[in-house]
This record gives sequence, C-alpha cells and structure tokens, in this order.
Amino acid sequence: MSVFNTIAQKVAEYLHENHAFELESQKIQLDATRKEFVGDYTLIVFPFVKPMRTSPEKAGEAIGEYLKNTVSEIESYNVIKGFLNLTFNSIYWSELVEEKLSDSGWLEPRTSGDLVLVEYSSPNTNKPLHLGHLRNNFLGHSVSLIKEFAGNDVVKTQIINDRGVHICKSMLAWKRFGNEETPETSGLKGDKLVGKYYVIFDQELKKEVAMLVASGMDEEVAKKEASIMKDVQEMLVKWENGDEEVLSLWNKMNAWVYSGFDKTYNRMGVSFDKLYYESKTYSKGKQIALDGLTKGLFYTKDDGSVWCNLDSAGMDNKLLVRGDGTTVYMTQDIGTAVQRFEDFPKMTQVVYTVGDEQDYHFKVLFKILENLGYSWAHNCQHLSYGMVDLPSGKMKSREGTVVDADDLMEDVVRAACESSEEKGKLDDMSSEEQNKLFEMLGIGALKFFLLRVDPKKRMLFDPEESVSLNGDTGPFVQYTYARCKAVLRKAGEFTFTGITEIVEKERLLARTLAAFRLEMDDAANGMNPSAIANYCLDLAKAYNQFYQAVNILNSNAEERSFRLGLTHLTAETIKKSLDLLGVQVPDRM
RNA sequence: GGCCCAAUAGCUCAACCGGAUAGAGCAGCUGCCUUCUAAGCAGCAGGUUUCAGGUUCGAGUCCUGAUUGGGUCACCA
Repeated sequence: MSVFNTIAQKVAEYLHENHAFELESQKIQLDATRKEFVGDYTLIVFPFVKPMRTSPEKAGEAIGEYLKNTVSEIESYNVIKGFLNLTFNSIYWSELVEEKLSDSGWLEPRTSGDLVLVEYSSPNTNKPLHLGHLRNNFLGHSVSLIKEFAGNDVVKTQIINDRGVHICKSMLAWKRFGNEETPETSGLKGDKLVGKYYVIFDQELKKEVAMLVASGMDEEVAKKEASIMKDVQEMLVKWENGDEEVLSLWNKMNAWVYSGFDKTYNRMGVSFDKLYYESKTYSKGKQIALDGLTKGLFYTKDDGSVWCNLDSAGMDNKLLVRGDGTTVYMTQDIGTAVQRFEDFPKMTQVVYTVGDEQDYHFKVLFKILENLGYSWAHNCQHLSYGMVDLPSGKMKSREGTVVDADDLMEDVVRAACESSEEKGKLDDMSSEEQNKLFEMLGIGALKFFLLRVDPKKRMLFDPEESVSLNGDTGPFVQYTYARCKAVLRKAGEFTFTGITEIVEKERLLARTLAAFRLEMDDAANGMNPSAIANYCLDLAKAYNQFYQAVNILNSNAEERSFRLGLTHLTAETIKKSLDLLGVQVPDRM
C-alpha cells in the first residue's frame, strides 16, 4: 500500500475514533507542498473542521500529531491555517529511489487491452501540409503514444480526402499546362508539384472570370460559367463514372502526393497503422443514408435530396445526399465510421483529432450515428484543438500566409545547427552524427513548442520563439538529459547504498520523480500531451537546481550513490516522458 | 441574430476535484564558468486574473449578466 493510502486511512481512522465521523475517502486531499512552505505533501483539513468542532489550526495539529505517531514515514509536520504540511523522512525518499532503481517496472506500459483508434492528419491531396497539420499530427501521434502507455492497443489512422472537385482542379491544370511535368523532371516533391497546379488552376480561373466580368457578366455567375470550371465538373462526373483516362491520371497524381507526404511524415516522426480513403468510404455512407431513408429515419425533400431531422436534439437538419445523388462530407464521415467499427468490432473508443472549427460537425455526426442505432456511437470522441495563429494573423492559403511544414522543419533544424556551432562543443563529432543531433534538436524544439500548450486552446506561433533553444523549450529538457548522461559517463558503475540525510534540492527532485506516473495518467485521461510537456519542464528545472546546489561526483560515498541514483532516474524519466511526446533525446549536445 | 469557445505580468504560456502570498519562460536589469555540460543556476522588477454581481470557511477556477475577440449555423471539406 502506498504511503498516501496509509495516510488517508489513518485520517479516516482518527476521525472515526475521536469524532465518530465517517469520512468518504475522496474527501482526503493531499497535494504536493508549495515550495515556499516546509514539507513534502499537504493535507487540507478544512473539510474536517466542522465535524471536529474546532478551529482549522487545532484540527491540523491534532491530525498532524496523530499521523506523526502512526505513520512511520512521517518525520515532522507543521500547520498553517487549515493546511497540514507533512515532511517525510529521508529513509522514505532513499527507499523510493532504491525501489525505482532496482525495478524499472514504472517505465513499462500498463495493460488493459482496450482497443482504441486514433485518427489524425487527414489531409487533402491537393496541397502540401502546413503548420496547422503539424499541430494536428504531433497532437494525434502523441495521444496515441500516451494511450499505449496507459495500456491500450492503439490503431493510428487517417482518412485521406482523395476525391472531389478540388482534386480535379489540380488534375485539369496539370493536363492543360503541365507539359507532362513530373516530380523527377521538375525536382519538386510530389505534393508540392500537385499543389503548384492547384494554384495554377486558381489563377487561370481568375483570369477567365475577369474576362467574363469585363464583358458584362456578374462575378458570381462568371465563376460558374467559366469554361475551365465546367471542364472540372465534367471531369468529376467522368471520375465518378470510372472513366479510365481520368482515373489513371488521378492515380498517378495521387501517388505523387503520397510519396511527398511520406517524406514529410517521416521527418515529423509520425506514422499510421491503417489508412482510409474517402474515395472508398463515400459510397458506403450513401448506402447507409438510403437504408436509413427506407427505415424512416431520414426524409426527402421535393428535389429528392435526403435529410436527417435533428430537431429533437436542438440541432439543424442535415443534408446527407444531394438531389443529384452525390454525397457530402457528413455522408462520407458516416461511411468511414461504420467501416471502422466493422474492421475493429472490439474497439472501445475512436478519437478524431480535428480542429475546433468542426466542433458542431462532430456533434451532429455522433448524433446521427446514435439515431442510426449504432451502439458504439457514444464511443466516438472529438479531440478538438485550437487554431494556430501567426503574429501576422490567421493563416490563409489564398493570401499566401501559410507556413509550409517542410520549410518550417528545415528552418528549425538549421537554427539548431547554427546555435550548436556557436557553442562549439561538438568539434570531435562526425558531421553525420552532428546532423542527426541537429535534426533531433530542431524537430524536438518544434514539437515541444506545439505540444506545450493546452490543445483546447488557440495558440500563437511565433517563428522566432519556436527556434529558440533557451528557456521553456524542448532543447532545454534534452540538454538536461545530456547533462545527466555526461555525469553518469564520468561516474562509471555505481552501487546504491541508501542515505540517511537528504537536502532540500534532493527532496524536491525526488518528489518530482515520484509524480511521474500520476502525471502520465492525467495526460492519458485528458488526452493532453501538454501536461507531460509541463512535467518535463518541472523535472528538468528540479534537476538543474539540484545539479547546481550539490556536488555529485566529489561527495562522500553515501551522498554520491544517492545523487547518482537521482541522476539516473532523472535521465530515464525525461527520456520516457519526451518519448511520449515523440521527442528524442541525445546522449550529448 | 441563435448556439459554442476563449479572456491571467509588456509578450507567450501554467495553476490537478474550488485551497495558502496566482507561477514559469521570453524581453529588461544584477550576479555566478580554474571544480560533474553556463542550451544552465541565483536574484531584481513586472498582477485589481476583462468588468459587475452572486454562492462559499475559501473563487483565476462554480453561477448570472455585461464587454471584447474567435468559431459555427453550406447541396465546401
């Protein structure tokens, strides 16, 4: 039994025996003591003041005295107002360190076996990935890792939006203006090449619209009447009808995009276990909509379009199939959801990592699935995250203010390289090793920067701050790891002997190490990597303070072994925590 | 306009179920490398937690209302 359970039990026992008061265990609130006070953990006694019929101070004194006499780990206590600060003895901390050193079970994932599917990324295939995708991917990937550590079997997935008018736009522009250009002949990454033709289409359309407007046509009408637009519509129909020429072009250009995306994902360090393609799930969604119609769950309008009535849920009615028989986003999402639960019948949760501008969309989706009678509808969850803003304002692709994912990664890695060279600590390292390190630091900085903020909150992306390696950053934590490893290298083998007297900074560090599992569980429950990022910062700070306050290698044998033990545990804890964020650690930097 | 979300130091972010004197980092100022990695540490300065009420022993946190900003209400995805 943990000492915390013991304390809770003793408090309940005390109240029962002396005041005939039965305490619900959740009423026991034991927090880490704030650093301006003496103590390790603080018991809040306010809830017991009333049944004890005394002042908060006296209640604290009485309980403190009782705990000190009955819980062997407690060395002393002090009471300030209604706060009872408990100090654990050195033996407790020494044994805690010893236990963690001898059994690394605390680094192992839990086991529950529940199957969870996490969706993230889900890009369009007509433009390259950008900053917004980075937050999405890092978040989704990290949540997958966190859930695995919490014991789940995780399937990482995405739905690739590979059909529709937008794809045809790139295809048409390439066909018309591309001169058979390929990634090989142009030297462009596949996704960049296709994105280029998407832009060209837009430019050509604008030109034509301008001409039509000049000849007296209304602008809105011109957009629909432009011949290039009509050609795109015609291409879409051909695609839906399985026209061979269109399909082969579609396959060719999609392959370019996928190979481009793969390079980007690879550098980002994210991966997927199973892919879903909209081109394969939209017809399933349509079938479900039509079945729902015959079952009387949906209704039709005069033009033959199919709708879902959501009045009872207080939501707007939702279109599922257009009058012309084509489907919309919602229909595809229904098809995809059903497909997934057919593929993984044992799935207990599916997590959609999608921006908060789609909060309403998912509310509607889950409601429709419920109305369709799927018992698993309540297992669906929208992991909603806020938009990434730039100092210049919102990212808008039409205005050229998007931050390209590849460019950004290149920038942060270069910044890491420049900073490292300035410091000149790596002169004996091969250039291959150096490049590996710069990659680790740059990408680590970027991930940490994006994951540090509570996902639910909208955040500001300052490019200058993102390449900074000082302060509350990924490289600061990585540096602390490298520092630990340097100490351990110099120390060589050591055997832990235990300690009888511990100093304040050791106590603080040990306490931070002890909180590891609790922090990871919180992060898993809240699907919140930022909790882990902030824990990493706390731990790194605690270690650096400890490092500057005491001498590790040149202290007496007992102190040396304890401090090396703390150093070893710090390194392992940082490594595991950063690992759950998808950030790697260097042995030196 | 209806609904949803946010607002904390000059800037970017913390603050677990309501708990002590609201914490970090950046930017500014002061110190600390002949000793284990100074990408670090110690310190100074910086706050009416947007505003007005309410509940409570106790409110940045919960409730009501307002202000400001954002999102959404598509036969776009």
